[in-house]
Amino acid sequence: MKEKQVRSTAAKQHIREILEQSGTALSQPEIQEQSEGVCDRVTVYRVLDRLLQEGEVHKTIGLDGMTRYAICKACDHDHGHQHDHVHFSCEVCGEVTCLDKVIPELKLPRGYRLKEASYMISGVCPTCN
Amino acid sequence: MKEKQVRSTAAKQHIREILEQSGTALSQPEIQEQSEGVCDRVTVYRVLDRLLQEGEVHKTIGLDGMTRYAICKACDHDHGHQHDHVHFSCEVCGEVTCLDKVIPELKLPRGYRLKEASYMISGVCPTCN
DNA sequence: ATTTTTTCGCAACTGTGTTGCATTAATTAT
DNA sequence: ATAATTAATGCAACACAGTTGCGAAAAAAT
Repeated sequence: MKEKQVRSTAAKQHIREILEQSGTALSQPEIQEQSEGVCDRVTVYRVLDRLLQEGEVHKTIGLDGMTRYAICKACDHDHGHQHDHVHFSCEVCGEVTCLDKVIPELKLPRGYRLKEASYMISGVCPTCN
Repeated sequence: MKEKQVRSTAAKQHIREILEQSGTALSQPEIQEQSEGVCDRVTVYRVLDRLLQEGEVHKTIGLDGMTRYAICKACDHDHGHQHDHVHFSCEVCGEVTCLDKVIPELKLPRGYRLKEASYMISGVCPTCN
């Protein structure tokens, strides 16, 4: 059982940089647009998959059904990830932001066993407000 | 300005019945599967759109990015809809259920103006537990 | 420098959701 | 009841996100 080594490639570095600079969660098309032909569409998807596996990034599904990826900031890499934070989708600018600090409280009815939660809030962000 | 009248068709009745009997949120493919060729794929989408417009149904995006529709139960049709309830997606059976009663509390950071919320929880439902 | 292993690009494909348009079915008016 | 009107349907075609196979290219290991 040999572990797959983590390889650093041009595309990967570039995509991580885009995500870091943006600060918001980005979809493949959004990344593609910002990286003007650095690599193929498929490569973007594969790099994002790898970054996800390596725990550098987390994934969220927007209200538009679009998959977006964002750099993990508030994640504890040693003790499992904290991906149950809130994502905010701005109606005006369309940006999806991670609200790391916000942790919603909720009580599930008896019988339901929670495993993962995804909170998607839409509204107007501070910049557009 | 004449209003578009609400028309009752075979496809519409059939699809509403499927949703009522299921009790869970269903996607177009799931509805299609249960209705064995009652109508075209496109018609299902259009009927669901109409039911949504008429406020009989609400829409939710799953963690799989799939759009699902469910009959509105806890909605107050006179004073606007309450669609901000929690949806629970079971890892085992794949069913998406509306938890009408569960209302999560959360405090947004200053500057953010909430308009709509979508809470998607995944885990194991009572039946599969 | 050579081998090994991973990543990349391309083409092709799957599946969800949408649109235009001619036809059909449900209301409404006669 | 019948004709006129208006909305719903089916079909074909399309748009676009996401995936897969495979040979070529690029990293890392030897």
